[in-house]
Amino acid sequence: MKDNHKPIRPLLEYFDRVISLTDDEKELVRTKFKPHLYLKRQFVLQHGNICKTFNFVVRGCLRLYKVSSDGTYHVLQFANENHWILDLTSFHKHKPALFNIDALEDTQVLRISYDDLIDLYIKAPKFDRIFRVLLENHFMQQQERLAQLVSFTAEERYEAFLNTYPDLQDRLPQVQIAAYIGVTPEFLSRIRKRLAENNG
Amino acid sequence: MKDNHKPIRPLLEYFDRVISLTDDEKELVRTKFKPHLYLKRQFVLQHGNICKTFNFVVRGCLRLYKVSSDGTYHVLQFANENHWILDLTSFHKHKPALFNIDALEDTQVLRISYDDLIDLYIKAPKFDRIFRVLLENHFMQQQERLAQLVSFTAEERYEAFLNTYPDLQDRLPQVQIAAYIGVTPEFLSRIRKRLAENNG
DNA sequence: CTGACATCTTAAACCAGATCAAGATGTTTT
DNA sequence: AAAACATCTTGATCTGGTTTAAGATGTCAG
Repeated sequence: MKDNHKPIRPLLEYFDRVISLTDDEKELVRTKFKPHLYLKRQFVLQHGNICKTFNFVVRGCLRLYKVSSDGTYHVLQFANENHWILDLTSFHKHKPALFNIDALEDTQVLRISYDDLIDLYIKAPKFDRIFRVLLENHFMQQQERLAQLVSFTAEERYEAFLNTYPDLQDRLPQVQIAAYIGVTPEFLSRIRKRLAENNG
Repeated sequence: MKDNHKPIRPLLEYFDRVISLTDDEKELVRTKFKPHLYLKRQFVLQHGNICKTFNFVVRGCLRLYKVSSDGTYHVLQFANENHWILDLTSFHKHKPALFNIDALEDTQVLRISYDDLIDLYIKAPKFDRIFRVLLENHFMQQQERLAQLVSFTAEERYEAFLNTYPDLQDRLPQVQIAAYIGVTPEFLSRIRKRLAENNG
């Protein structure tokens, strides 16, 4: 048997860190969030489909990315342990997603459907506040990334990536990191060489 | 007397479009949100200070921007009529702001302080939901912008600006638009020339 | 009316990062 | 263990956009 027994615990701890939950609220979380295992390279969401779940990563790593008209792709966000990932626009407006989400490693997630989330808000309004705080945090991270994208050089963006995702440096192939900082893998290779020379 | 009598109305209408408010809740909004007029070029927030208010633009236009180490600046967001603007990270974490906000025109805003907003959430939990929805919308817009920044050419980003802010094309000098799409004013001049030639 | 300053355009030289191409090393499949 | 494929590096050439500089036009305070 896989080690997906009690994958709910990290999520309860995550919520508890925002506002402590009652036993009833914990039980509600247990019934509403369903565990699911995605294998490496498997899609969580494919561009053009509706994003049906709000996903919490328990173990592994997912990426949210966009494929441009010229075939190049750009990673907007990684989500490893204890992070959330979804196409929020598609999820809330029930519109076809502009983005893809897939697994870079075998990944255990806890996911909640739109209807269950709305029901959760109704049954326990505390989750309105929890998800408000969650969205605030998500927004802040994204605003920082936006600021970095417009004002940093490629080298600075690589260093920012190392700060934001210290765990992922050794877990991801550099083509993924390049797609995140917005350069070609060839150029990232040069950046790394330059940094190694300056620090060695 | 200036026409800032009853500037509260657009805000009440904005909230009402999310969830309809009771008379008590409307009264609460009236007491918590304070009108304020910023003159053109006046700062709403200066980098290094704490962002103390959550701001709703009734009339006029503000911009949120970052000054880089090399002195160049980059506009992350404009806010004209019926839009929100603040440095969310500074506001929520009480940390020095990374961004500046200032007025591109004389601008009438309605603003609420951090303490008043927290009090509003306590007195009327409906605002937890309203601000959750508001943050969702803000987040979606920003995610779209992020996707455009990484995957569009300068020309495409200019066209996206025209779609996002149809009103602002004629209200803003092109140096502001250039700082938003992430090019020099000189290059924007060429883009416009190229577009005019292809459509004329 | 005039000087000072902002706004926009055009051109020439330049640069960060892309593209194309090739080879080296590692990993998976059969 | 070979074949097939992914990953990373390095070099040569090219390009989208910057920089610097200059001039044209507009606008506003005194």
